[in-house]
Amino acid sequence: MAETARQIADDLRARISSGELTPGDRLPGEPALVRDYGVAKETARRALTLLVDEGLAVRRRGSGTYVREFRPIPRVANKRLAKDGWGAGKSIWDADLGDREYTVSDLQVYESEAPRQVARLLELSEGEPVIVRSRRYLVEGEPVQQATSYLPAKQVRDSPIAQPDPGEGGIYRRLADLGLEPVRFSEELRARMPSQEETALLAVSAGTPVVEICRTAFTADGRPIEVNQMLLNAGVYVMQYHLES
Amino acid sequence: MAETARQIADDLRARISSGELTPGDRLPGEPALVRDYGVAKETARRALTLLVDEGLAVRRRGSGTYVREFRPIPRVANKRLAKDGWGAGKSIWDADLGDREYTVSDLQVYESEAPRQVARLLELSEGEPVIVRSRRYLVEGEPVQQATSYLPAKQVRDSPIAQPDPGEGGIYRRLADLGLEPVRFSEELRARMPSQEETALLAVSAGTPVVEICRTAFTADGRPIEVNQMLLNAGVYVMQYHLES
DNA sequence: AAGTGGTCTAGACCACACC
DNA sequence: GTGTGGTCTAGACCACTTA
Repeated sequence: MAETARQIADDLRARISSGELTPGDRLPGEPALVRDYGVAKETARRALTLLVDEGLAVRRRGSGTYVREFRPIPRVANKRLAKDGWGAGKSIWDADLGDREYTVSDLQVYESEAPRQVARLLELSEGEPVIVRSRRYLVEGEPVQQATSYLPAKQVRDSPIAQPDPGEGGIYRRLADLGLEPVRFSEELRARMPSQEETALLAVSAGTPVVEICRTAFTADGRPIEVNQMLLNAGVYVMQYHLES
Repeated sequence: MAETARQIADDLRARISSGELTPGDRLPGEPALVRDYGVAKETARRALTLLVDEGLAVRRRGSGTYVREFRPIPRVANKRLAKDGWGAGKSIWDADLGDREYTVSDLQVYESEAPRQVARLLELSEGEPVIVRSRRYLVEGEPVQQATSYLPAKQVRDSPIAQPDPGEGGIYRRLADLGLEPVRFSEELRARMPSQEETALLAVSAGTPVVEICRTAFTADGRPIEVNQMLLNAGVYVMQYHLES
């Protein structure tokens, strides 16, 4: 009788990976497990919690617990290179935005002091002013990503970059207008579990990590011109990179 | 009285982010929480579980629950480009392998049939033979990564690539010897929670995701020559990419 | 209204760590 | 041995979903 919750979870996991239960299917509920395995409700609950924590199942209050579905959105880091010679877009997870579209929400643009980390990356002194552009991206009404850009205020303050709408082509086009076109990018990625606030911000379901990306953009002469900190709902994204050596 | 477990977790989380409790510190244990908050043991336990699931805390049986530490190892996707013009190795998470070293463990080399996904990426028919190279990487004795490479058997079967020790320079050097040098790479990343087996395989602690990477290597004429599927302990890695546009 | 998940209690027994 | 986490039970009450 030892490890009953784990045993039940193992059973259910086996039924999922065998294909008996497919994504979207309803799992046996807590009362059903209590009946079938003769355990206490809390034990049945713990079994389901294990699957939820693994990201295999999703709970819907009042309705049931379901096998999770995964239909990822591709995030292509370097679109320009992604043309051909890289398997022409072949993917293991058949990632596809399809007809879904990005919507920008909660856009905020303001001037502020550079946080310590950002100041270091931008080669600024601590507390130097930066233009901050923060926004959330939605797909089909669901928040999937939060992004905050930092640019040195002294260089972009008087440009459209400091305005909510930077105009056609976005801030990179405007940087080019200023002779500060970014041509090299450095990205750092880290995956972790979200905090409480982040869970709400990105509507992340239990058992789903987030991916934190910090991207620094450099001009042709190697000077950092923008730092972009992103937070992605990992249940929704596949990141793609194309590299040349 | 509502939401007691979450309340307690919030308190502890606040004490962590305020710096009162720093990485490595011992959190109040279950008995202490029972006493201080006047709750049942299971409730105190649930509070700590919330923090563990967020990756903020680690449990050590018989000892206590501790604030987690994060000292990441950098995984630089394109070392050759990483020289300069990219902030000279500046990093937000001060990732550093330091004097720690990689060890290879559980190396297995064998011929087998290509799994469906791999066959598609390698442009092989389903079931065509591939050379499989599977290994685990350890750092300071701890497993941090699992990697499995697939190469078309018809092209590499008679080379050192099919041997456990492919010799100086590794399999990429040997591919070059065969006129099949990989010059372009495509990587797909996904973060998720590990399965039971993966948790054991990589010694992942609770509340830590894994990162699944699928890398396809292409020769100069754009033909796929290797697929490498990796699984990283996300609590230990920071991924770095350098891109040119 | 019935069914499902969400939270909590008060007790039990076990396994492991540390002194 | 004492303290810590690990698992489980049997009951309670609540909130939400679905029909």
